[in-house]
Amino acid sequence: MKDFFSHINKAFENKVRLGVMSILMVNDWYDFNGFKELLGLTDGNLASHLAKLEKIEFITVKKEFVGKKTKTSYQATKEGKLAFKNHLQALETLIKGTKK
Amino acid sequence: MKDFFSHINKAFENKVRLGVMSILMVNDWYDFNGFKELLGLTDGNLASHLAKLEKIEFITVKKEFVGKKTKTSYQATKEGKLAFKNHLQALETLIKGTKK
DNA sequence: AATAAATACTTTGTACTACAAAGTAAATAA
DNA sequence: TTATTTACTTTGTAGTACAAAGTATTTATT
Repeated sequence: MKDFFSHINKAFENKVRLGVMSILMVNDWYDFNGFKELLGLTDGNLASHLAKLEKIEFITVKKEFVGKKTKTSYQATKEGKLAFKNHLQALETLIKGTKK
Repeated sequence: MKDFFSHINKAFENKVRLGVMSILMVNDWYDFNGFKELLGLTDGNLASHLAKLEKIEFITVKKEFVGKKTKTSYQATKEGKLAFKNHLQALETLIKGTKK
């Protein structure tokens, strides 16, 4: 693939990951159940997408007890935020700069 | 999937189709070889994505001779343009409207 | 003590997708 | 006649998305 796509990030081609990252751009921490409800996903599907974002270090995880219940929360990393911004920028460029 | 994603269009989750549609938003007609060069794709890959966009009626095809050579050109349909605009609008909303 | 419910997963299986590479057909050029 | 171009189609492989079911741990209910 070419220059044309150099900042279009494969990680953000999927709508679940796009949703997760969007949420984490404006919320410092967001928990598993929060994503699940807001995005309307099954546990497995959500978990697999979160795992992918974690693996490439675009998000980090925190586990804690709130009262007596477990809670797993996620935060975008610096690199994740940067990659997401670049992706959005690339989309804008793509849409605006292709007049022959 | 939820409301949250209602205008995120599966057709535009792929970067090739995103590129093709972006180009067709600002160029009335664009030909096969033009896409191939600009996007840096193999024939088969390009053809398959164009076929997908044609199947869902987001683009239309025109075949002609220019001099002695064949030329196949593509144009976005009204529905294609609308869907693409809605997709972009949805992305914007997604990115801006998720503060808890 | 036994059963049920919640949380945050993992595992499994299926259907679909992206892509390169090779093959095809029809026309033109050397 | 052989090579080249155009615009594909076919084939095969590796990867992806997703639901559903299963798991471990803890807490709540009977």
